[in-house]
Amino acid sequence: MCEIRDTTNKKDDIIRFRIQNLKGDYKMSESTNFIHAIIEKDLENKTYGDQVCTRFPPEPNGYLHIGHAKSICLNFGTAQKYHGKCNLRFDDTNPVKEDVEYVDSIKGDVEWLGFKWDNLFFASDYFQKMYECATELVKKGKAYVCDLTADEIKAYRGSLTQPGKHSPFRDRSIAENLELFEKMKNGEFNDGDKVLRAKIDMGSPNINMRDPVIYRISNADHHNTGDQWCIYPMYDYAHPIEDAIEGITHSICTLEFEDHRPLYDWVLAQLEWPQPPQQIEFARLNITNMLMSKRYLKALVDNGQVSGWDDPRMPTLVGLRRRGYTPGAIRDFCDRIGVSKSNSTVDIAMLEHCIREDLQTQVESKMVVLNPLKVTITNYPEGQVEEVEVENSKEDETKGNRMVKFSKHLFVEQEDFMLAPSKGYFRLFKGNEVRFKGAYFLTCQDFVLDDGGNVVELLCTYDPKTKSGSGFSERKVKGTIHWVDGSSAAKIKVRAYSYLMVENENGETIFNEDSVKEYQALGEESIKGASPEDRFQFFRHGYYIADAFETNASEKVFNQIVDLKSSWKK
RNA sequence: UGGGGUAUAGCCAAGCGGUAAGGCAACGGACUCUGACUCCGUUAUUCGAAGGUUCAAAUCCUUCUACCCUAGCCA
Repeated sequence: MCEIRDTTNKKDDIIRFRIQNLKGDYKMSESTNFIHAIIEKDLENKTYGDQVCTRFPPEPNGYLHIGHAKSICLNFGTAQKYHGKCNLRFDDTNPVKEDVEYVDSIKGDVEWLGFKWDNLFFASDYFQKMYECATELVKKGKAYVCDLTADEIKAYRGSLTQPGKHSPFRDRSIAENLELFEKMKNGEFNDGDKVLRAKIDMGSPNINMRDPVIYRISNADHHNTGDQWCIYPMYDYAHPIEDAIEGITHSICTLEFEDHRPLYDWVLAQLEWPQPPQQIEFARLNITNMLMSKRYLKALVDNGQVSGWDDPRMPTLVGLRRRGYTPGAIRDFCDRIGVSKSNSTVDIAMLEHCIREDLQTQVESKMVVLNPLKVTITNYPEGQVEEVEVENSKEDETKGNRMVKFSKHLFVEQEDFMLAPSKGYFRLFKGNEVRFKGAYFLTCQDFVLDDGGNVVELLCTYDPKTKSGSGFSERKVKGTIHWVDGSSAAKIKVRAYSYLMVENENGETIFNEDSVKEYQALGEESIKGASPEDRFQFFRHGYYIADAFETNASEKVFNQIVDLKSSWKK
């Protein structure tokens, strides 16, 4: 029988990032769906006793993306909801595509999302059992060795509208099939010479039932079993057996496998498996401005259009992680989008809402000026520096306050000044008064232009009576803006992102050639203490994370996680 | 042209014969030392279409339409 190994999460699994689960322990949502309805009926009818067992079965041939997160949340979440079990199983039946690099990253991603598997299995653990089952099928006259080439099999299969034809090898004797299959296993043939096929119905309207190939020869090195095998089971044959061995009750997969379900059921029926698991299909995740195809993502990486699988713009879990998304936000997103059988495309605004909501109460805020514009306070003493008190979080008073340096020479955002203010603009313009966050009211008295007519400096006056916290209430200003002190400011690098994929005028989703904007920004002094993966709200801008790899003691690089919403339209 | 699926608001999505939940987005307004947050309000006389059954239909029946999946020795 199969050997079962490594049944617990290992502490020393490769974890490239410090795990920061801002939302704390996972709480299963109250939400329900059609799969839960099926399970509840099964529980009621005691179809599988009172057991619920699911699994997340990725093939270790690439990095996980947010579409996989939907499946992970569904499978693990469902098991939690019904006090059942959920396995992580690597569906590694095709050695030429798979690699340990991917099994390590997948384990890391599942853990990062906050789930713990009850068992960790490999489909390859069951190769011996699968071989025995195949032999049993042969003995029952339900499988045969076929010598047709791949092209011939294709031709014999018929088409969508034409039935298939019987293979000339279909009526080989059981004894001959047994002998041939064993020779296949023993490496007596070359790749492609022979296959084992299920004997079902070449006239079936369902093409999957037209004597599907269930074993092929592949003299390839397998990441788990090495050269132990040279025949490998096909998905349609292997998957039901994997599920059945593990005692899976509900085998949840995506819609494109609906047509394979009769074959899934057929395999277990021939093997007379008691209480066979049932396959249930749901619609895979699509999100606007995101492309989840593994092939396409790989092309982006290979072409150098992104920096790697963990580029902050990528929909991969490692990418989202580097971008600053929290596991809690992703889980919340998966809960909110629901589970159904209709193909749909979720608005990316939903995802953005989830990360804003998660970060809002968790993160401290800092003042950062992306495009600095010099401000001189003409009536403030040269050389004087005072410290003003600013709250770390408007949402959470327990986060306390910090002191921020204020002096005659400051910087504000270029966007916060207009030469000719448009209607409704209430930031800086000549003659207007605004509050500098945490400090004073300042009035813009004049501005300085360079030779090109660009505004290079603002000359302002401040009103000492208006200091924050003084209780001053004689007059109000509409605008409050952020600023940094000129002499103590930290030079930091900030990257803001727009969508990697955008829709063109024909409604096609295309690669956005210009999705990164880099700023040489100025941050308040305290940001010099930021560590890799620290998240902040940049006041009036959005949420940012110190890049995991590029931030160190001397250099600070921030990635924009998501901007703040704004109802200001110029 | 076979077979298998799916259609409820701009986007997700409940609903399972008793008179259209919720979220996101949008739009008003209140509040605001973040044009954020929060709060309050608005947004489907109608459920892909047309018939039928019923006192009553998004839900049942019939026909039709659109879209998705499917002819790997991939998963």
